[in-house]
Amino acid sequence: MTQEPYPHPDVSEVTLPEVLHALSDPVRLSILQALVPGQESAWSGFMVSVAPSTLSHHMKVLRNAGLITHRKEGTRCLVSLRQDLGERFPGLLDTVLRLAPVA
Amino acid sequence: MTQEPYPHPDVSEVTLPEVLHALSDPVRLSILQALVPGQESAWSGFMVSVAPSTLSHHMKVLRNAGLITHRKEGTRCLVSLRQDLGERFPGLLDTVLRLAPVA
DNA sequence: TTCGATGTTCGACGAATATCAAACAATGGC
DNA sequence: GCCATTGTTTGATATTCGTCGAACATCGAA
Repeated sequence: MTQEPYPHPDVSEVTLPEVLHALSDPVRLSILQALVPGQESAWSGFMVSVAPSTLSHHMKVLRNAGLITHRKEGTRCLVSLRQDLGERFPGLLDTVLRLAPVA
Repeated sequence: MTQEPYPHPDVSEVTLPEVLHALSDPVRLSILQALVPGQESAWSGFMVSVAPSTLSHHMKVLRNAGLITHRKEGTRCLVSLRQDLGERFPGLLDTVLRLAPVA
């Protein structure tokens, strides 16, 4: 089997509490802040001091909340902000990221 | 002792993850939706099917997140949306309430 | 003063969460 | 083919969370 893609929910299946919960963790918020809209990023730039397994866990949460696209290329992963979540919850992610602490 | 007021944090002490966590529960979201900005409400109108103790718990969470003002008048409580949280996190509550399901 | 109405506090309980280390899997380079 | 790199999965653990019922506190009314 080559890389089977990660399961990404349809944005219509995602609920608001689910998204807000995904956004309510400092580590996940840091990850999202490190993502440049419309651009894929590798994990290297996240600067988050958690174990790899923990990071992997947070990625799954963000993915299931419809916040990110998660793709595997070779041995590393490429992550990007999902644009279509803005169709479901217009302005939500923009507002949160705008207010997120710079730290 | 007459009614000692509930502790309300200063908005400067409230963190974004804390607010988002408070917003990520369906019951709390329902409560906030039932609140009319600039107007005090009693618990009667919340239409939330949880035990009184649970409701009280959610109120404390909302209060500690700086989302509501909680005042006791006689035997019942009056709750209202805190306006000054919008100074700390402009547009956040408005965006979330705009996107909250009508149910 | 006694009682009813309205919240709060206090365990308690099950479920979910965040975290880690260790084992596992897949890929690309040697 | 072998191995290092990079994530994922799997326990394990400690914590937090949402919920309830029961006991308690406070106030207003009878």
